[in-house]
Amino acid sequence: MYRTHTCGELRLSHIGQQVTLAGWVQRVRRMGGMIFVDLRDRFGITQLVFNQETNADLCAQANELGREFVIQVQAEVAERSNKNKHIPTGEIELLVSTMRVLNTSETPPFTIEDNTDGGDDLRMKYRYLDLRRNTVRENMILRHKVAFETRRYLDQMGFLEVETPILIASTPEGARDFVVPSRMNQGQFYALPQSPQLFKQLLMVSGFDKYFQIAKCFRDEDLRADRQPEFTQIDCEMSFVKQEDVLNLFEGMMKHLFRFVKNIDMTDAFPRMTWADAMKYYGSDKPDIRFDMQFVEIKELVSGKNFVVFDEADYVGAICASNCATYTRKQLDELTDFVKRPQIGAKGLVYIRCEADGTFKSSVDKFYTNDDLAKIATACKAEKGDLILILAGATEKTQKALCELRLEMGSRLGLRDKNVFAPLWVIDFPLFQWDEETQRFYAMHHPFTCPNEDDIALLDTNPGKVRATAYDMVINGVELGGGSIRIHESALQKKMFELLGFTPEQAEAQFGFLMSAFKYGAPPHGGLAFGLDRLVSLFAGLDSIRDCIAFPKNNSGRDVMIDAPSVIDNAQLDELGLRIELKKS
RNA sequence: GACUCUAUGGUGUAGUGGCUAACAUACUGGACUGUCGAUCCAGAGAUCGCGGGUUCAAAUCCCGCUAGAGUCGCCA
Repeated sequence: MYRTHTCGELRLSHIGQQVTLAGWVQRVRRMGGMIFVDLRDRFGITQLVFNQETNADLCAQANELGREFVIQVQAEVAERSNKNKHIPTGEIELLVSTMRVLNTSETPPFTIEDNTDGGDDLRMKYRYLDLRRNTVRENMILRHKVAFETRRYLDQMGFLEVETPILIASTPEGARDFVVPSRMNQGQFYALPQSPQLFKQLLMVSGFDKYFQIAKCFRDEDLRADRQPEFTQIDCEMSFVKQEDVLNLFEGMMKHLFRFVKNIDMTDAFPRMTWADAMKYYGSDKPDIRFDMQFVEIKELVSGKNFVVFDEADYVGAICASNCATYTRKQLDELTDFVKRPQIGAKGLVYIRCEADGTFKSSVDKFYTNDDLAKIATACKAEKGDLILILAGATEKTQKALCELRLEMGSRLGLRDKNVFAPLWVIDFPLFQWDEETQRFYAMHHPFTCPNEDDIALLDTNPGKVRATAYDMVINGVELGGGSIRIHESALQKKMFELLGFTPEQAEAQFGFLMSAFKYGAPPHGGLAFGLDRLVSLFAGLDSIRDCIAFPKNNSGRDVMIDAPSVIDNAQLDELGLRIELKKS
């Protein structure tokens, strides 16, 4: 045994005991005749004391210690004369009798402290050192708690955790697959799963009734702060359920997690919003409802006044920012620049200031009378002192831009508090979305999503209007999870494939095993999946999911610590029957 | 595929055409017996990401490249 206690557990009650501790040297404070050493492990920090008068040799030995040395000490627990109220072990210290250096350390490239001096790049390269820091470790502990409480809740609810394979076959729909060459089947490739979707449906056919898995998923697409090439889903599926059953059970799971991980009681039912309303009022299928500022469509009100921009626009939408009438020209210009950035793509921004004296000042005074502006203000429920911001253009694009503007205003006004959590379900997603480029429908969720039974007739007449039994859970504008009730009848599934432009042969080749399985008594079933990384980063108040992943990849999908991906040698390529031909860039 | 931003001692920053490139921290040596972000003194440490150009003069301006961060496209 290297130790009898951890560095976080000794208290006044241990005084007089002989203990052995092991850990890392956090800091050495040399006082001349005395040396204080902070000894650190995952559990905390304990102060060691060396005194020249008591043991000069040992004190000389302690004088040689450097940052991050790994040492073991035998010592007596003593009460401190000067107590440190800032740390849990601050009332005691260890009078060291023997010390052994288990390992020395080079000076770390950045300081292992809460406020490290290291930049992001360097911390990623030395991630194993970064993980020694409290802040990073706490994120990992939080992640552990979320995973643990997820298992506890789902186990209580009768779910079985089942592992599904990582080496599977490529499918054409959805994201780009990561592929793995097969040595034993030359010229053929496995794909890594984008999710365990098909397997969890097969488990329902197998009668498992309630399945879950905390599963690694892989998508070969460009990355973002909230997107990694490999990520973790809490993947769930249930038999003999309708949408309502799924929503209730997983709303329960989220409340359980808030209760036991964040110590927050969410008693109210999560609001539900149709996809159509989410788009209409927030311009997004993942609205941040921590604050209001809903869209108001004012096309009718502003047309026919010779303002050509509004007259020619398909859509004119407004939001009302409370108490912002005092915005200066500079601030309004900033907002205009914000919406005109190529990523947002609005042509311009129209504002109406609702002045304190009841008059209006706008950038389109030339075209609108005070009465006209008053009508707009009424429609927007604007009061004296408010600022109305208006965007116009093609419907979808403008809604999207207005959504960004709304979020920007929410941030500026401090309405997006990380400690406030506003969950909701977005329901009634469309089953299909039309793709102009390829001139065909794509499944908005995936091809196994069951249409809303009220809309089945529309499948033949107007597929674009068919609603799906699909749902997303959204918290604070983050899509945390989503799912659907699945098709469990071969006939309907066949029809879906037809509508998606699959020939029967293609459908058979890609999903034949699922179609076959459905011939042997598939139960009605449905489920969903949550993004564990996003959930943890939301709980931790992080801006990037990287900070809650032990060993994440960078923007371009590289692991800068182990330097992956990397080239492989020719012998390996030969074995696989592969030859490299680099694309000329 | 596109856009924006960034790159200066080990580390984090300052330096917007003209000095010996500044500061903090970490590091090394010294002083110090109650520190706990110890303090004090001294020291070492940078061809300013790479390549080219403009200029009497470039860390600074221009072009290209590389790397990183964020975003759009993409992500059923």
